[in-house]
Amino acid sequence: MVRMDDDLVFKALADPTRRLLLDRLFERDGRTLTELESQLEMTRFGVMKHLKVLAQAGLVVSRKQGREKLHFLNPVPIRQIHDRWIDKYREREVSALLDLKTSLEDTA
Amino acid sequence: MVRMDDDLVFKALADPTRRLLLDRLFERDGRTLTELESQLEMTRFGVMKHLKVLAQAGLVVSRKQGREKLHFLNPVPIRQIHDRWIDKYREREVSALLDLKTSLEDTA
DNA sequence: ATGATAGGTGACTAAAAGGTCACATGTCAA
DNA sequence: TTGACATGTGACCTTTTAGTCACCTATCAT
Repeated sequence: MVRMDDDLVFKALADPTRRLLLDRLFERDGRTLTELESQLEMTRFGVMKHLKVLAQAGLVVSRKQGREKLHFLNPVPIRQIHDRWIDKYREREVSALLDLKTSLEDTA
Repeated sequence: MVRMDDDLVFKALADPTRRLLLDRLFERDGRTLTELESQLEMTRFGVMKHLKVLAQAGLVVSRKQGREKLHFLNPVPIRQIHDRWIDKYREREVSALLDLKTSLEDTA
């Protein structure tokens, strides 16, 4: 299997601000730069740089609309990370283990 | 859901050498530092540092045996990354899309 | 015991990444 | 058309990280 830009994806995910941006887009897609900036303790320029990194990694796709630019989350690279180190045989047990852990935390 | 060390995990995955170490351990567990070092263009100290980062992230677990130390891959944090940005509803389509992509690449 | 082997620590240097700013372009609304 | 708004670029500084080395401890085999 070809893994063309895996380095860009992992580097992109390494920064907490960028992960937070992905979280915001996971909640709701199609946000603008200004909207994302308003929720971060950072200047517009910092957020813009982060969005660029995410876009080059393929984790975020953008579309221009008038003077605004809307940003969308692309989950495909995330799934590829998963498939790299979790084979289909072990997927069941790992997933089950995490479900159990989550339910324990919820009841606690 | 509590995500205690997610930053350590993502930072650990950001380096290509560390991902290569995970690949080697994914192929076969229980390797020693010396064995891992012999396959990398790097001094023992560099590899040791990388293993330490992976261990602190919980991606690698180690066990001492005599004067050797055996290293094992722990896939659980990987699965947690997956679950953060891929909900169970979208998992089917993303997974199917990637399976299709893989089969196309194989026949090409 | 002693030489060889496996692993560990702290200090150091060079490269990469995060963040800000001055400045600039394109778009909207009155 | 003109002022406000949304986004974009390049240079710059600071912090973090990757990698190496001198030096050290623990274990094995003879």
